[in-house]
Amino acid sequence: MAPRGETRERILRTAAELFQRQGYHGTGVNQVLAESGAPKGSLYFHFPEGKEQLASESVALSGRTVGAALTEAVLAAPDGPAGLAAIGDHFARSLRESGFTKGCPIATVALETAADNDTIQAACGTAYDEWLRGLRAALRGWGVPEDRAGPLAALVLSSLQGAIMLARVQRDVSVIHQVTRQLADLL
Amino acid sequence: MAPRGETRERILRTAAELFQRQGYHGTGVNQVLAESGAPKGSLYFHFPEGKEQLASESVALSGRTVGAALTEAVLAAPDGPAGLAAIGDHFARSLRESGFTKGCPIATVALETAADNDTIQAACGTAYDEWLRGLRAALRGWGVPEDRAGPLAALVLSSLQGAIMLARVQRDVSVIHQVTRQLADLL
DNA sequence: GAATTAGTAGACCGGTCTGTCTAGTCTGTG
DNA sequence: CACAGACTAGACAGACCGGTCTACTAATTC
Repeated sequence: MAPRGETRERILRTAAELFQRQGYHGTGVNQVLAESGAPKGSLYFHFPEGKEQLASESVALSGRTVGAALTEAVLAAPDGPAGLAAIGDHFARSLRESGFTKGCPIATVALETAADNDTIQAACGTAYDEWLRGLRAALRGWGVPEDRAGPLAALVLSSLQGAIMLARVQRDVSVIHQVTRQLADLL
Repeated sequence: MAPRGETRERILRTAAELFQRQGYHGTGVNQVLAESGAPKGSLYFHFPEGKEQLASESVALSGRTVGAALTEAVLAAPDGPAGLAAIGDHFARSLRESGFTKGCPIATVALETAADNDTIQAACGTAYDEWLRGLRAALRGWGVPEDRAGPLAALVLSSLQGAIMLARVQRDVSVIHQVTRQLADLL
């Protein structure tokens, strides 16, 4: 038997990746189980509320993971333009390396469930709020005035999200760099 | 019996709306049939390739519909900032009036099918390309230099797409206006 | 070492999925 | 009127869906 708590994590990580690639309705719990190697009983033991809980926690996990990676990239950057470029590079690399199957880990699920599932939607909202807070802090650190940091963070997050989606559809990351370069000019 | 050709259109329009709200995998053909009042035989007569064809044509239809609405809004605007505001208003109104269930009619399907369905993905790519062309033309009309119009159109489309998604998740359209206002400042 | 708890294992269930098939009905044409 | 093609109509099929259930095994506690 696998060590305590390991199965839960394996299920969750597998689910997060599948939801990122295929979305909520495109991913079946049976597929999550097959790829993680866990039996069905374990899933409903660790996630008694089923697929909905699995998706909510996957979104939260992805949000934290990406948030941490972005924070790291931002802290390592000497100035704003470099920081924006680093963020863009992060997503561009993820897209390229996955054959354009791994874009934003939250967007697909967020759009699919926005109309009919408050629980998952709330998890998506929380994740985006955290990213926004991180971005605001980074912008202030780069010398953006207090009252401009909020709207600018929203613009940066919006355009990045849109660019990641367009890049995925066009199978070409150049739109991401195009966008981050223009955002850098704004700083 | 319904007049010739009417059933096909009714199915298509119903499908387009359901795909917009619920995405590809979240929408069943049975639901499309129930809401359009058509029998199953008619669907597979008019769309012999089934759900995939239905989605491709729905995306194309939505692309043309929204594209036309945007062109109209743009042509009616006296200058760039007003045009951007009009575009933002269009999506913001659609979101508000539908209780935040109708965002971009293409984005959800595009993200869901990007990884595993080339046909639908190509239809999404075509629709976005048309929007981009329209935006480029509008920007040039507003006095943006030739070499800046391309990247700027990409930035406008990206940030709009992202803003529509964020607005849907947060159930608040203000991010859309925040974004269009900052884009207007760029012109 | 017995009892208890935590977790694994997968057969099974009702329902829903997309898609097929046959039968029937309408409409335009000679 | 007869006929042909266009279209409607929905029963049906097989696969798969999320979720439940019982049986089991490993680890912990007394």
